[in-house]
Amino acid sequence: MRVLVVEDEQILADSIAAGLRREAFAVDVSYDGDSALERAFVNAYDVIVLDRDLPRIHGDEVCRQVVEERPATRILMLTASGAVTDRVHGLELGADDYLPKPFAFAELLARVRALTRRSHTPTPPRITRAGIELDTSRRYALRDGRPLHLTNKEFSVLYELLRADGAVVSPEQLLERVWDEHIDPFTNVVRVTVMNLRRKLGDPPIIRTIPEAGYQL
Amino acid sequence: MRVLVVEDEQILADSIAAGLRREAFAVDVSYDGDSALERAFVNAYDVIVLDRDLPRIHGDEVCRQVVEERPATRILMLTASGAVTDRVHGLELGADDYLPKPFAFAELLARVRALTRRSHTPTPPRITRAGIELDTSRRYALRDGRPLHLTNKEFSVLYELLRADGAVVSPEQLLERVWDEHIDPFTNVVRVTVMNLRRKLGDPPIIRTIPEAGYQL
DNA sequence: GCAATTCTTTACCTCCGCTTTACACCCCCC
DNA sequence: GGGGGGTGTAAAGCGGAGGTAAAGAATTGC
Repeated sequence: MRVLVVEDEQILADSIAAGLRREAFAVDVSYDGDSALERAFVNAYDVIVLDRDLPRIHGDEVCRQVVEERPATRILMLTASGAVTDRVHGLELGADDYLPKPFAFAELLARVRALTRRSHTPTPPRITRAGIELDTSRRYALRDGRPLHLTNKEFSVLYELLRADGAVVSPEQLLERVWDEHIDPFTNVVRVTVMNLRRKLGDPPIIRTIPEAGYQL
Repeated sequence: MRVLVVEDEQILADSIAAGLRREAFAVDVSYDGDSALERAFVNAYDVIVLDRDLPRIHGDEVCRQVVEERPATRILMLTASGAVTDRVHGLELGADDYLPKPFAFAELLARVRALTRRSHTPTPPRITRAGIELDTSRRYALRDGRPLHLTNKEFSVLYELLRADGAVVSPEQLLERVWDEHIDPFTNVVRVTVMNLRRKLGDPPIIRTIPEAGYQL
């Protein structure tokens, strides 16, 4: 799950990002509208957490352009003003949800999760398939009822494979969806992570490799 | 766009329904959880506006069952309590959005619209012909229901033959479509690959050779 | 601030699939 | 009947994609 946090107050931005990363999201951060737009056009984010009051380019404008260019990306607007009319205005611009400041992090998290459920491939918070049960909101995974102790990356990779619903997922796609923009594109973390995941998943093997194509449940 | 409004306060329920109908939604109304569930199971609603505080069956329970049974249906929860923990709880149950009472109708409308926006169903690229079923995204091929495990080249060749829809495909065309540009144009990989493919496909033979022309299903 | 866990890189190895080579076969034509 | 083009088949070598172990870097937790 790829998330972009756009907030000019750096401390707030970084703490939101850190909190989301702890929940296994792959998070990028922008402190202004320019770089936010640039990033949004380059990467296919699932959710953008967007502060409305940005210095140079206003959050509304960022929102408008992202909705235009990236209709699959969901937008959660943050704003200082809690007036109903503003909230309606934001939603009509194409934002998918709205959160007035100040907010509890738990609520931001809940709303980000709710938005991921509405992404172009709607994902319920709990997926059960092929003997695997995975709950993103509680962040646990079971294999045939036995709990698996997975790291964040392992959890996210498993999640993406489950979400693909039997389709083949390429290493590039996994890099794109599980890791953030700082990752070396020629790395082999994916191979290592899949290997560790396989080991923890145990027998019989669930993840199949399609050579030159990717992985599949 | 079909919407179900579930709200035990009849006056409120009816006025919401009227407002949505004015905006060209097709609206049904339930005043209790029982009939709400019944309707939700029979009809494929796009959105359910669901009051949390229902008399007999609680809104949470309705939500849970709808999410389970009708994952495509989006749920907008209405609730009297604005406490953060409650809001988070509702979202974790599978509701897609949350609106605390009291609310302006304009905001409810905006949120219903946000929920209905951009819902599309992807179509898997699958071909079925002559007893062969082939799915490129899941990368499997069946012959009369029996799975074939094919290598990449074999799979691609079979795919090209299926795609040709009975037309003759020349070895040159196969080289061009399945192999990359570095392949020796005088190779006989095609012959070998087709042979292995035939062997794996089993009897009766499906791939016919048209001399001097190419292959055909 | 140190220990533990997680993430990433590096290096190596294995195995499978691709490709080539070599040859047999068959049908057509002279 | 024999030569030749076109095709099918068997087998072997090789090359590279993927698996694995282990060490180093980064992050987290106490």
